[in-house]
Amino acid sequence: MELRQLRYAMAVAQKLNFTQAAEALAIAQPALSQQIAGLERELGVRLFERTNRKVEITDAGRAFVRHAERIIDELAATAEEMTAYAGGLRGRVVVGTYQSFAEYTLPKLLGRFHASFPGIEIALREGMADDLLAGLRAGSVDVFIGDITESQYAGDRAFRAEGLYEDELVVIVGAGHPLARASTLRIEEVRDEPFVIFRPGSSITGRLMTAARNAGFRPRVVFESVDSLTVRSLVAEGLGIALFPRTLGNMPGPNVALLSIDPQRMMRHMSLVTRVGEPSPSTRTFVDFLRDAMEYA
Amino acid sequence: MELRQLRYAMAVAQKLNFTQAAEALAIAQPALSQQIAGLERELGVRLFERTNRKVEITDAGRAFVRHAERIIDELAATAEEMTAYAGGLRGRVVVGTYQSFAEYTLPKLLGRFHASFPGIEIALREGMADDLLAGLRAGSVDVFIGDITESQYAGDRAFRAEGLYEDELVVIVGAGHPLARASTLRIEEVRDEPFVIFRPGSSITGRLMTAARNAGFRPRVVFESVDSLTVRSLVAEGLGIALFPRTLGNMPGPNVALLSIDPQRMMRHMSLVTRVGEPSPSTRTFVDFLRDAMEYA
DNA sequence: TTACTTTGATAGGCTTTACTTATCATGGAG
DNA sequence: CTCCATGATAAGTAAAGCCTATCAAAGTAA
Repeated sequence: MELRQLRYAMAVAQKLNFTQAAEALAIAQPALSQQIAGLERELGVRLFERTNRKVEITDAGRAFVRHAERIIDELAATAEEMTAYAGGLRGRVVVGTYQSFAEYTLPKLLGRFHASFPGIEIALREGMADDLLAGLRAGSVDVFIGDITESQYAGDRAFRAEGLYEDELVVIVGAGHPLARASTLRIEEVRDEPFVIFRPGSSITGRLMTAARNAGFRPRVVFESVDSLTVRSLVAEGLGIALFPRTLGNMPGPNVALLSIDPQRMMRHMSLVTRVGEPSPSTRTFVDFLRDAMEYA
Repeated sequence: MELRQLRYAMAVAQKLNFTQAAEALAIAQPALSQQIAGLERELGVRLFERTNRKVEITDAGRAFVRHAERIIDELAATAEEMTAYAGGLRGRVVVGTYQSFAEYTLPKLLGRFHASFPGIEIALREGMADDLLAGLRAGSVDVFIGDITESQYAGDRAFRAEGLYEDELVVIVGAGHPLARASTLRIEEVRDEPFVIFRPGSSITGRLMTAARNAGFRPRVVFESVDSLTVRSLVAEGLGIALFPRTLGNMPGPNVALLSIDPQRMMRHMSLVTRVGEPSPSTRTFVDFLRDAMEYA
């Protein structure tokens, strides 16, 4: 049984005339006769009762065509769904990003994305740059949104990064802290401060460590967490200071003071990172959408 | 898209290994790679993500295989149903017979037949021999059960008849009729009787007319009907006499006397008549069943 | 590191098959 | 009785699917 034979049988059942059916199928009549004959031979059943004057469909033929129609319909549905996948209108994209970004910035974007592309499922994986980039390389993550410049994968030829926006990293201190009144500070001023850090592996902690090393000290760590709200709360309680994204510091939450770093503000380059090579259509759709959304923001 | 490709994709999805899948499909690995590649090219979507070390199925691939399984299942169901038709386990048989046979004799048989072959639908067409035999020739009737010997089609090479059983035709008279006490009569004795007949075209009326002509008279007809119960009732009321099947006369009903015809009992040869040539499998099943049932009766 | 192994892709040749045109057989219509 | 419509059959051709041989890449073992 071949799909061809299903289609041919359907045509004959509709026209009840081999010549006309063949014409509709854009083949010669003998080809049609051969195929139907072969089909009947294979099934062991006559599907059409044909005299020289007229063609009648048998009960078996009716049943066969009923099945054939279902199959051809299902096939069309398959093709349509595949086209949706091919066009990037359907699929699944695993987005890896920082918990903070996932919590504060992404939701609005994803809402708009889902409205535009309801067929694409977004899976969020929250974590630290290194883990997510490893996942990206392995294929378990499709898009990484974050800062790659300080990561061990910086400059890796396997990735393609495009800048999304710049986020300043500031030092946050509790409201009662001596530095709370200032708006800037030099990095050396915090060499003896206790630090609350994001768990090692995070890009912010990486930046902090690099900057401290360049300034000739090792930060004294008193607390660490993966959760940005936890870090901020600890700082607000005066238990330490932290390097923190300004955008996140401006969000409503426990009261902290934000201080830019002098003489050069420390920036974080938020990028959209993908694997080089052919991305899945849905990944392309997502990336295109995000690029667009950021342009207008 | 070809069924082959659906099956191949299913195999690859199951094994997630082209070499093993090819082995399971009993083809060489390159053939499989070619088919999957062709399928993906046609659909414009990657169904499997393959590195030299492992094969992974994509979301599109998963969706495709889901469809493919449905299609292949439907195809198997089709084949199975066609096999049922081919084996005569499924189908529709149009049985043409006399109203009397349809009412009194067939129901028990059909009940047993349906129990044995629930997939075969029986359509009953009740009528007179000539009409039903015309239908049989035209194809609108598959089996005729009745007496062909007196019909205009007797000896027709287009039909094949096999005897089922012999049914005696007797004269029935009302209980108060002068002849009611006898058990036999010669045909000449009823030359002046008023007759209740089955509507012209019925085989019994044909027999009556032939017998009367041979005896040198024309029956005087006072009533005619297609319905055997009506005929019997009219006779019971004394409105006339009739030629009637003995089996039917023995059934419970209005009281009539049954008289065999002398010197030679008049028999009706109930036959099972089919068109010559290849009958449909379900027709064969029905005919075989009926032959069997009659043998043991 | 180097050689080996596994696995999917590619190339070239062969075989199957589905298509084409030409022709026949049959039965109803004018 | 001839003609026409229609499906079946025959023979040749072109496409495509499969096979064997071979390559390329990447992980594994020595």
